[in-house]
Amino acid sequence: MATLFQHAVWKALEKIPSGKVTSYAALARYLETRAVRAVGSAVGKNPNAPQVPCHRVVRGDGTIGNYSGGEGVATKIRLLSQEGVEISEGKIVDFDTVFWEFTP
DNA sequence: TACATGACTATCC
DNA sequence: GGGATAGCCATGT
Repeated sequence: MATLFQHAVWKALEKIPSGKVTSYAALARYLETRAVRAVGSAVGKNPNAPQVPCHRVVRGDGTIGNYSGGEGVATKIRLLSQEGVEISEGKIVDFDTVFWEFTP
């Protein structure tokens, strides 16, 4: 059973536009919490994978982080690549440019 | 109820 | 600059 916290995370993910990425820290800040690890757990347990763009969430330093499903991180990289987010050596290229910051 | 774990981040060496 | 350590909150056992 998904908790309210998880629903809040998934709902926030849907706000991320195609071709952009965000970080767990930014997500946590938008949700007004410091539980970045809990956010990561919630995203990983997201039951609406195609509906929720969980692949658009990366680590704060621009690295991919982790992913569950398909071929794992490889799938995440491929999906981002298809949306116009270039990846190199497991890291986001021009991270500052493609980074999406949540806006109230 | 209490303990251990995790799709993380910040700090220290 | 890179690797290791500590801190963090929510979840699951």
